[in-house]
Amino acid sequence: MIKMGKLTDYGTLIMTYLAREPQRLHATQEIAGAVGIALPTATKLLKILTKAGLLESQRGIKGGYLLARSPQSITMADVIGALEGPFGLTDCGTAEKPGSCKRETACSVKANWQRISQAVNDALASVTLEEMTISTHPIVMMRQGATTDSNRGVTL
Amino acid sequence: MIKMGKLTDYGTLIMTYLAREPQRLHATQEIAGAVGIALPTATKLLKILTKAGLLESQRGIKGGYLLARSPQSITMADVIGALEGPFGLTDCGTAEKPGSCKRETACSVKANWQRISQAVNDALASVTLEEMTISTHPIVMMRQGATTDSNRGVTL
DNA sequence: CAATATGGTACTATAACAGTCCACTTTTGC
DNA sequence: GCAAAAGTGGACTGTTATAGTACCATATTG
Repeated sequence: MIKMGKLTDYGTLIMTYLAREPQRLHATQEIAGAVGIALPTATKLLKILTKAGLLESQRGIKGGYLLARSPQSITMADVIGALEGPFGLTDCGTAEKPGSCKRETACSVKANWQRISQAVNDALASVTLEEMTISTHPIVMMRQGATTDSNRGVTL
Repeated sequence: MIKMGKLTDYGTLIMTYLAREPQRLHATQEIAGAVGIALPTATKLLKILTKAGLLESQRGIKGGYLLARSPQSITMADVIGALEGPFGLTDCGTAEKPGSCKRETACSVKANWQRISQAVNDALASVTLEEMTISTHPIVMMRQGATTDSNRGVTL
């Protein structure tokens, strides 16, 4: 339902890879090879992540990248936010559109949208990079049979 | 960060509008006017929602649309799923790409992605259409193994 | 100063999306 | 029956965003 760009996925792989050796400097070429993406693409992503403050870089020969903070303190919300920009489930949540929101009906919906967005954000913020490196980590997201009969099996 | 199309937002407005009078038949023209979108666009959305089984339609003059189920039993996951298609946070979650997932590194990440996606889905599935019509309803998000009533979760 | 690495910017082809339109079918009412 | 009104299905198009790439500038090491 909600779509996310490939670059964001790649970025996640990069961040996870770096999280396994947080102290060492990793060159772009090494990262690209390890993650399995083209070098220009890795270059682009590393620039973005650095600019967002998630990575620190060292220039010159022997340069490279490493995490700016500890893997425990970086969440998926940070990574996704850096790569996808500010969360806007729709224009309604971010900016005021005069035409579409002319009723109080729409406004009550808008308020609820913001709550939902917050919920999604919280879900993403609750997973750290460190947890992403562990395959069997203790974050238990149970399939609660939540709320309705109509839980059509979403392949998230 | 995560983006959602305008049509999904419009669709939400439509569903919410219909949820206010679940028994009455609503013509496309009426809906388009009430929500504030163009008639062809409303037509398109209503077709999609009907095909997804969320709405029922009556043809002929005096025809229109109404909710196929009660507002309590329709969740935002249903609506968004109908309009945006199956959730794929990335290709990794839906299909196997031979090139990108050649390491077990990537695979552990993949498993975590699915958990995150599940969390997002649960967040969306926990909000019903009925709640969307109410402006000051305390939506309580459940996370971390909570079942339907034991919500020690994030209160939105 | 030369080699190597990051930094910044701009560009292009592709794909997805929003929005619209047309021909067809179904129902109501005269 | 026939005409009007309303949903059904499909296709089409302009616009926008994305992915991916290339180029040049800057910094660091030896």
